[in-house]
Parts: sequence; structure tokens; C-alpha cells
Amino acid sequence: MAERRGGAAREDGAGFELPLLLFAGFRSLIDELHRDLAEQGHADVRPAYGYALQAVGRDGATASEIGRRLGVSKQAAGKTVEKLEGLGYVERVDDPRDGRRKLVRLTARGVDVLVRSAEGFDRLRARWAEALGADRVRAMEDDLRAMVPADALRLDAPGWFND
Amino acid sequence: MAERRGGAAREDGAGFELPLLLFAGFRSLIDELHRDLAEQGHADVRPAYGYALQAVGRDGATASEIGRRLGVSKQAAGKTVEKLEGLGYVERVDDPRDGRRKLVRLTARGVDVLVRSAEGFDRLRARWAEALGADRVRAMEDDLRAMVPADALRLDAPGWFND
DNA sequence: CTAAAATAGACAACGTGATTGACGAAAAGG
DNA sequence: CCTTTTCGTCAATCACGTTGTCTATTTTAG
Repeated sequence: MAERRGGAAREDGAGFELPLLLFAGFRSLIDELHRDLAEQGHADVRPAYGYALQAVGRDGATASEIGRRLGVSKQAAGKTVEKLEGLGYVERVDDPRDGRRKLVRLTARGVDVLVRSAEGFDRLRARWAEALGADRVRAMEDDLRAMVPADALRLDAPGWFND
Repeated sequence: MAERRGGAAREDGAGFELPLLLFAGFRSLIDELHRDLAEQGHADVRPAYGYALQAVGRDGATASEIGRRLGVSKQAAGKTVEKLEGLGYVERVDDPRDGRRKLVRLTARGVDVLVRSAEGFDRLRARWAEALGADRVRAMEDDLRAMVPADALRLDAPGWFND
């Protein structure tokens, strides 16, 4: 505890603030990204859809696989895919080699969201790096990576993001 | 999502990792806290309840007030209070000075959860400080505070935490 | 003082997103 | 082959939130 006196002697923030801050950070990034996306012609992308699209991936995937990647039931994944299909972000085609499977694939519009999301997130991260310093952002990421159990990287919670 | 772009982000993690890490950090803290609480006789506390109890506060509050603090409708707050009452964490008493109001107050059990939660969060934060260094944790908190709009500190999203 | 406005709480209907359970069709394996 | 898995879907249910409506009560204005 190399604590300097003169202001720094104050007690650290209460422990309960940390999760709050982490969540608020997450939340504000997501919110800003979707504000950007809305301006770029993707007003109907809900935050959860973005991650679902990511789970589809460039090579496509089945609903069951998407559910596994997202950590939700295949039924839930199926419903999400249905919505995504209705919005024109994915298409479903029968797998000619396996009569059970229906491959979900990104449409051009779906790829566009993904590309714009990636750009948006990069832009947001760059803004943080500009405000805080690139090293601080990198440190934050490193520290979080260190403290977060590997399996917690999953996006398995259901409906956190609701704008 | 992660396009290799020569320009902006060098070998830094792709921008989309930051929100993921923030969420995973939040999530793992919440999960661990509730694991601890479960071991301490509070297995039925859902994450959302903890924050609702905090909104009640030591002095008690009305359902409407709780709703305001949590950023949800008074009806939603009322339902939560009902559950909390059923679990024995709060009690509702008529306000003798205002026939419309019913004051929600923490029971001893409710106070106990709050105390144990605060202790648990402090313990968790201490563990992070031990692993990362106190200064790094403090830096993370400071940086997040700097980037997060003041109004984003609210816990107003509905169902993110589901264990 | 009384009429109007605001507030508290409750009830109902509904929306969203998840879950479990069941089932038929297709594939895989002993 | 016949049994076990797996895929997709239907249906019922749950959790948690929303808006709208209604009554009782308090506050505020005229």
C-alpha cells in the first residue's frame, strides 16, 4: 500500500462501485455504438442482435450452434434467428448434406452491420484511448482479462441491453 | 467483426473486446458475490434484488421512490417489493401521516443481506487489488468514472443479471 | 373552504426474451 | 438394423418490464 498522503489517503471507493462502473462502461459503449448504427441505416439492430450476428459468423452456423456459442437454448437461438431473418440480416438455407440442418448465413446487410459494428467499436475504443491514454485503456483490458474467468467472456445473459 | 486495419488500432485488441471485458468483469463480480451470499444463507437473493434493497435504504422508501431510484416504473418497483416482502427482506407499513403511502422498510434479514453484500464487494475488490495492484484498480475506477456519463450509473436495465 | 391537480399504490393486459418439455425427421454408430 | 443423437420446431411457462386505468388521499389554487 504505497499510499501518498494529501488526498490520496482517502479510502478507496466502496467495493460495490466497481461492478457499477464496469456495467456503466459496458452500457455506455453499447448505447453509443447503437446510436451510431442507427445513424448508418441500422436503426432496427438491437444490441442482442449484434452479438447474435457475430455468433453466426462469416461461415454461417446452425441455430443450435448459435445457441451454444451464445450460451442460450437452441429454441431461444431459433427465435432470434427468426427475427434476424425478418429484418434481412440473415437467411436460412437447407443443408443439402444433412436434412436436419438449416444453415443460417449472413446477408450482405448482415455483413454490413458487422463491419460497421467493428468500426464503431474501434472508433469508441480510440476515443477512450484519446481521453485516457492508450496505455490506460490497454491496462484496463489486460487487467480485466486477468481477473475474468475464461468462461465469463460469454454473452450468455439474456436481456441486459434494452435501449 | 475484427477487421485487420492497418491504420488506427495497431496490435491493440479489437475494439469490440472492451465492452465484452467490461461486461465479463461486471458479471463475474456479481456472480461471485451471489455465490458468497448463497453460502451465507441468502441463496434466494437474485442480483436485481440486491440493488433493489439498496434502493430501499436504511430509512425505508415508498415503492414509487424506489422505482425512481432504480429508474423503473413504480409498478415494476411495486412488484419487486412484493417479492422482497415474500422473501422476508422488507416489510411494508402504512404511513400514518399519509394515507396513500406505504413505507417499505428493510427487515433485519434485509439489513443482513446489505451488510454482507457490502462486505462481499469490498472483499472482491480487495482481491482484485491484490492481484492487479491497488493503483491499477483505482486507475480502472477513475478511468471508468471519467468515460461514463453521469446518468449511466443507473441500474435501469431490466434483466441482465440472471444467474 | 372547496374544487382541481398531483401523488401513491394496485390491477390488468401486454411485450420480450429466456426456459423446459415433447416430438418428428434425419444422421450416426454399435 | 435398430438404438442413440442431433436438429429444428411447437407449446406452455416464467421473469421482468411496460403502459393504461382506477381509487384513495394529499396538496394546491382560486
